Amino acid sequence: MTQETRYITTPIYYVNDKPHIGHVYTTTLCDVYARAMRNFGHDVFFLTGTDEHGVKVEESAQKRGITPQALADENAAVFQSIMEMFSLTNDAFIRTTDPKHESQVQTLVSGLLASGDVYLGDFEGWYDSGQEEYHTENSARELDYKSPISGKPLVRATEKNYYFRLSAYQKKLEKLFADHPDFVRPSSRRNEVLGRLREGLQDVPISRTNFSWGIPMPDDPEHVIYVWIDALFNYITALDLGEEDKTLGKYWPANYHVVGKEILWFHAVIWPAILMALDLPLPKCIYAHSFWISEGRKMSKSLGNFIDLKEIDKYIDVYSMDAWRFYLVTQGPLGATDADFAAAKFHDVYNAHLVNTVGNCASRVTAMIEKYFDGAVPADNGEIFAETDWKSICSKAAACSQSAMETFSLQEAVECAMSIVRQVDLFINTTAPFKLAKDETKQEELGAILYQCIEALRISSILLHPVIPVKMDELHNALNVEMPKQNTSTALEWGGMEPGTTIQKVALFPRVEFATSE
RNA sequence: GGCGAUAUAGCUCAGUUGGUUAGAGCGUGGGAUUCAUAAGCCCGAGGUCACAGGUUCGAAUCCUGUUAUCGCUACCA
Repeated sequence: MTQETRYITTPIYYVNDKPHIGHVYTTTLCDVYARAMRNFGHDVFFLTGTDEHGVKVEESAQKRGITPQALADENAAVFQSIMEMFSLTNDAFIRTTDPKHESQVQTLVSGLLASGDVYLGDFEGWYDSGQEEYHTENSARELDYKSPISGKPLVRATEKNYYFRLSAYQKKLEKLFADHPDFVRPSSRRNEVLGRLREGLQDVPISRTNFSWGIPMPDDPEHVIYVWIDALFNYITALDLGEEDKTLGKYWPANYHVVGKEILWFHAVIWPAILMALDLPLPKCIYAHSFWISEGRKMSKSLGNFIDLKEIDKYIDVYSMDAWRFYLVTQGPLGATDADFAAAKFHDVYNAHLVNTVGNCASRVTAMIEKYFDGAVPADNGEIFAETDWKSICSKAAACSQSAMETFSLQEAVECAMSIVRQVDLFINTTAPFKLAKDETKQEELGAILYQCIEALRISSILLHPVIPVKMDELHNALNVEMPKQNTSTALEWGGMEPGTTIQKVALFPRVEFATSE
């Protein structure tokens, strides 16, 4: 049986931006998926990287008196360091200034020129000479045909641009959306795209002439390829689809392009059209998550309330890396609405789910085994107590968690795993092993109950591992078991815990004081 | 302005094709326990389902209007 592949991507991050919770969030979602898929035995490629061209980078570099490449190198390094900092397990990190990327983009665009999907045309718009930028008819009207910065009148101007023949793909895109209802998720985002699709598509310019920091158009270096087009290609140039040797091509098409809602249009409409033009398979799903807001307020430069790396560090210091990941994944804006990042909520979630549920359950079970069996895992006698058929419960939870992961329903996947832990708590209350411990004649029953508890806990820990890897490794250490390297399917089967194994009592998530001020 | 969506318990949200006392998690009040990180378990309180009409034997669920909030409206990532 050949191994199934899974390819997941984040957008590539613009080097002109400072990293913040949004970047970390998107990448963490992908990381959880990638880890889970590896656990389920798939051959995974998880891609992230940086978008380094464009007028903004050129300008910022100029201001600092350095070359755009130097600026890009510097900031790409910052983004790259995030991957290590947050234990993000990306398989590659692509940069749009990689010569390999640049040459492939030119090859691919040449192909589009040859097929007629890209052509040289006239661009006409309202030009703001002060800002050196164009406004569309609509936006110019809203601005009353005056520059928003200088107040000077906008002038009608034309310039030559290369266009992508997007309009030719209207029908094909409509069919794509009709045939694959899950192409864009969540569904409310899909509706937005459909709404705009109904308004009709126009060809889009894909080149610029007013700056030079970009990939030159093939045979026409006056024009640079517009950053967006350049950036979208990263998903396939990272797999060498524009090269002769396409070994990595086995990962294409992507299972998920995870993006923020602001860049959905490019991914849901322009990108598939380009791929159609290149005669390449389309990604399975564009998943557009929403935004984080901070303490109930939109994050903005003017408010200065971005959750930046410094702020994130504070949470990790106090609550641990896993607590951070858990909060992002379970409370984040995976759906259509924005989610609030609030200190008090973070604290509550940490207590309710990690301290009181996962941590406490692991603690009470390991404590009893230590106390009643000197830390040696007792044997199961196969008996079913309190009508709790653990073998069936765990296999159902594992199946539920796995299928939720496959469909990128991360919160549901976590809930499935957590349900095991909750049932262990309930089971302990119902069977009261601590009472049996006082009865010499009930030792076998006591042992069986505790075996079932620790074994259920072990299975849940494998399912939770993609989200809280550090703490689950810590638990595995205490349980003297190992996280399977590749495929967890065997490890998820009931009975993996060897009776007689020496284990230790654990306190995974320490209770912490809630600090109101920062 | 145009297109689209949402308004349900203190908070975050579920409520399938209209049908008996509207649900979950968190928070909150009470209780029985003690293995455990004052955690876990049980019980309870709490909603005129935005507002006003309409259709129907019957509407949170369908229709109309009002109000509020939000998203999209394509060349800044």
